[in-house]
Amino acid sequence: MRTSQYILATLKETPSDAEIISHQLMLRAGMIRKLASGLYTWLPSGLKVLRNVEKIVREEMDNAGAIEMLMPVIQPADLWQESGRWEQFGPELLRITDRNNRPFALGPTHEEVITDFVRKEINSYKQLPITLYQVQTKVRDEVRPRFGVMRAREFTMKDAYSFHLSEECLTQTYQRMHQAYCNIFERLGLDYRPVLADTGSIGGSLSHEFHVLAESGEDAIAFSDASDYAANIEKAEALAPKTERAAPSKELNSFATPEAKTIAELKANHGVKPHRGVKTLIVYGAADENERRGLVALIVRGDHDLNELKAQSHDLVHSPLEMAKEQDIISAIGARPGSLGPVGLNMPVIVDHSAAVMADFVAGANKDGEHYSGINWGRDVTDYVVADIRNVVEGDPSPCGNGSLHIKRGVEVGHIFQLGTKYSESMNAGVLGESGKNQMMSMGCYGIGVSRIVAAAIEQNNDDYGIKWPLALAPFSLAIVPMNMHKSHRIPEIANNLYSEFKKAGIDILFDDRKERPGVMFNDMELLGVPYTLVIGERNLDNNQVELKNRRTGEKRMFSIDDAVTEICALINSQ
RNA sequence: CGGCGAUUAGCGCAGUUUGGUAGCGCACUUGGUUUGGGUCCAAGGGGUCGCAGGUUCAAAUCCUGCAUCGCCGACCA
Repeated sequence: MRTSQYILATLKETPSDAEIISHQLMLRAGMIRKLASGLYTWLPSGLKVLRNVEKIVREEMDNAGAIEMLMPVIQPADLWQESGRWEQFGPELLRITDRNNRPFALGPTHEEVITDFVRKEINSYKQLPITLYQVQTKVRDEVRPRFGVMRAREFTMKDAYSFHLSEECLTQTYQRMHQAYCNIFERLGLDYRPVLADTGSIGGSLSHEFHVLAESGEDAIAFSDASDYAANIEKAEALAPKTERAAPSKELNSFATPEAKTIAELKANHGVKPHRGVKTLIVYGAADENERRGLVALIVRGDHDLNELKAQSHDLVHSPLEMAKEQDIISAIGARPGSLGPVGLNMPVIVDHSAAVMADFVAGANKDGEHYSGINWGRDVTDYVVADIRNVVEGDPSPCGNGSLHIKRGVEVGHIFQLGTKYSESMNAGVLGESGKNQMMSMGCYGIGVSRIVAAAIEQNNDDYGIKWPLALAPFSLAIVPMNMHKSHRIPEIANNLYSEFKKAGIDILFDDRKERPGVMFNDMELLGVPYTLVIGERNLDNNQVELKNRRTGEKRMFSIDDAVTEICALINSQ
């Protein structure tokens, strides 16, 4: 490709609404442009990278025995009503009606469509197991699109679905997909981790997420420094402390705290260290037989955070978790949030393990502007249950028993689930088994955020000058940058010759034939992240040489013009 | 959906407080100049100042409503 006949579309200035580095660089490098919130046009360079990701994903899916197909974006509502997700999915499901007023959804995922397809086409156990996949545009009307293509309303996803006669068979395919995903992220050159994940409302028994490690990641993941244990922080178990609770050594004592409504203010105004106090959070309890929801108190140590997923999975707590409204708290307790504590609470109390081993601790007195010190479980609070309801923190012991936990941020680029029979049962998808009886199929589903990978890869591969693409992802492998071509007779000839020879050799090459100053060209090629740049200038031509620059290492190497094509092709193809 | 902020040329922004009919840098076009890391000079094209209504002799500027975009939060198979 010649830049003069291309849309390079690089920007000197950073568009003001781009927050994270990958979004900024995708705009500046001319990869994407915003059409509306969460909707992006892919320019030629961006599309080439997207296609490179797709190619690797397809190859590894095919290797793992999956078969590619393609389903519609527009899906009839009745399928979603059948699975129960027409109501359940909420406003994220973008709904439309056709000219006959028939309701449809723009597909955020394809469990319904694939299950419908398979129940019609697959009739016998002999046709199982089977894994089908597609690479396709998904639509989710996100509450808050952000970070460019990282969380967009329309995005490219590879989604795969497997069908089985037994759970054992499902587990085998699940392992195979797990391995295929590892292969994909290895080949993409990404620093990634498979982590245990919550199955969420999609249900099922086992689930892993694949995270690309990056500071800008929206998820926190916890992993052991002494084993391969890794889990989304939502899922990571906080082990009960091994230490026994100390015996009470102080009396219960109230003190005035008119200005202290938060843990931080207690520390600043009264010298209470956060780990010597507890936080009391009031949420709604599980509905009783009359559909009434009472209040429940959740208690965690002052320096810990509540884990909402753990809390809402507790029998006493309403799911989904909802923090109590201030008015409800005041009418039940007689105090505002900020002065709450476990002593004398007239509601069920769930105490986190770490808070339950505290002695002589501080908490609100359930009276505005007053706290207690010297609180002790058993003596001052008798009726409570203990559970794991907090997020793990750096340094906690690993739930696997080996080592301690570290916490890093990650971008979720893949998610695999064992669905079991959730969809096959609601949509009646069975096959005839060996015995001649109808049998429900077990399902697995496996997603990769293809467009999100492009952004995640940039988060991991950039510097002050722009993107540093790994060769497998780069929009071009090699750029030819001639110095002042229009002033020379031999440079255009040599550059054009090299360009056509590299093209003939199958190298994806960008020839910068613009009448621009060298600095402009260097900057654009570095911004775009082309892994190798071949510089052709009078200076080196006098020695019959050209110079190759490596974008990632900065290394420069000279080649004689006669050997350049052969040697550089060998260099590129060896990677 | 709640809180905050923004909306002026393709991009980045000034002008709004104090109303007088729009400007800067980049990009773009033309000519010259320069040439191994975002040259310099000159000339030029491009904006119903987000939309609607109001106040006024006069509105980018003041008032009201709406829309869009972003940030934080809540939410997120």
